[in-house]
Amino acid sequence: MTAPAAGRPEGYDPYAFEPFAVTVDLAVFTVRDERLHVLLVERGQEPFRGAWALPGGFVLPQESAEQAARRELAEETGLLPRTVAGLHLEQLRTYSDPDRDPRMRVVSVAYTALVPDLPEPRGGGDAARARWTPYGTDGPLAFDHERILADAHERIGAKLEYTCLATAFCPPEFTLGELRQVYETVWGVALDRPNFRRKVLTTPGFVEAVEGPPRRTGGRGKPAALYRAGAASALHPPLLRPEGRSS
Amino acid sequence: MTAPAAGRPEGYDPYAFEPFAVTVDLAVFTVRDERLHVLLVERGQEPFRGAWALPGGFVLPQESAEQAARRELAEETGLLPRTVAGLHLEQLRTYSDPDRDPRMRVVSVAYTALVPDLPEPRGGGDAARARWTPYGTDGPLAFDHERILADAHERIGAKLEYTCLATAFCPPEFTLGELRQVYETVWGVALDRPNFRRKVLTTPGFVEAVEGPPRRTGGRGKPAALYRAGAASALHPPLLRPEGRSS
DNA sequence: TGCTTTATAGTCAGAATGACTTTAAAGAAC
DNA sequence: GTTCTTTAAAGTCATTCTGACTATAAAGCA
Repeated sequence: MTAPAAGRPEGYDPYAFEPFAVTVDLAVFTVRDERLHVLLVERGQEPFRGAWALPGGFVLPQESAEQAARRELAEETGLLPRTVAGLHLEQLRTYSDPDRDPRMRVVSVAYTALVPDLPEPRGGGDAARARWTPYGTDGPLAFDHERILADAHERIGAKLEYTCLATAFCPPEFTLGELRQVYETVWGVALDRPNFRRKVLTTPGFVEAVEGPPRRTGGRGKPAALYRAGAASALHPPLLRPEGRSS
Repeated sequence: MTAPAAGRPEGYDPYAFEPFAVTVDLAVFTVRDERLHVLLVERGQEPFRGAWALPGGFVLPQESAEQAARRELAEETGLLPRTVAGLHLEQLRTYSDPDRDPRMRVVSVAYTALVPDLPEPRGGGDAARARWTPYGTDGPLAFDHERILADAHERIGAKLEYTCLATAFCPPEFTLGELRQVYETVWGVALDRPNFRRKVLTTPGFVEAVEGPPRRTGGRGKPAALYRAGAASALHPPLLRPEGRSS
């Protein structure tokens, strides 16, 4: 309105304005031991030294936010970049409150990643430690990461309804029981097994049966047939969670 | 990884890195003359001087991206800030390709706004001109705005399915025919009138009838009853568009 | 040899949807 | 003024989808 930056500045002098820092933050979810877990790192520096936070870091001058997110994810989890390249990574939203970082203006692009159960992370990079934490048991997180995490949880819960995203939580071959576990864990509800099975199998392209009917001895109970993720990405009609309302 | 900014930098010196500029871009939609229109501005400066672009501008040091988006929207449309405060504004996603602006590193947070049919904008601020353009007839836009606009269109199309968002396109009181027009215009399909009516009226909280049955003489045809937007924000079950697939 | 657990195959009623038909009430064409 | 066209609004009917259940099969465990 009145400040010089209200329009695109004449000369585009990169140093004419107080600079913004741009970071990425990652809400990485997995299903482990029938509970939803989030990847958290312990901060090694002030502010919030010793507090837990979402993994993340600065976007470098020559990379996009998504490239930065994948790089950080590889660093924090110790996964091979090749593996990280195949993971489901989705931009959540951007957090830009002027006071969200006490030191300077930091705008953060948040991403959500869904991964199958992975080995324990090796606190890489600048993070003191990294670990999988059951969702909900995380104490207060640094910065506005509590809010980001809540937004991410809401988003994946909603996306399970109308996309085939749930398979991203599963290993390459999985049983319908494992797939159902994903829904039950993220939504926090119990689903009727026969109905879930019917819905998944009658949705074209959601899953495809693995050929020579091998069976998995998960633990107790009758062995189950194995499936792979299908070619579809959307669910029509959607698989709505019980109780109606989203979020 | 190797660059100094891979982790949070020690001193947080705001000038230690090549600065990023942070902007907002707005995809503002309205339904006018049974067609979907987008608010575009003509660029008054290089690059892309004379080309059409989405309205937008820099985020000021003391405002959030959403505040910047509302400020820019008020400037470009000539609407009162009080009016703009009530409009539906939704963050779309952030575009951060390193080369999206030829001059410097610009990260842009895109927003989508849905407005009722508004008066012609008065090319305010730094934009040479501003106008409503039928969606699809916009020539090539500046920067990556073509892509942003396509993403925005896909997003609102999807949100019409499972939210009550369509009422944001309508004036405070509207007929079911006008509401159906919104769906048909955004989706580009014809909907069965009786079925649409049944769906809307049986969804609790989608719309509420205006009391003393006034009627609108839109043009030809039987006058229709008026409705207001209801209290609900989500649609359960959703109103799926014909043909299944999203986007 | 039973429990308990999980997979898998069905059944059945109610809800939701898609395709239509019909009547009513306006403006436009003649 | 009569007829045609357009839109609103009410209602029908068959199909599909879903939620709630029952039943059987195949494993591990006590």
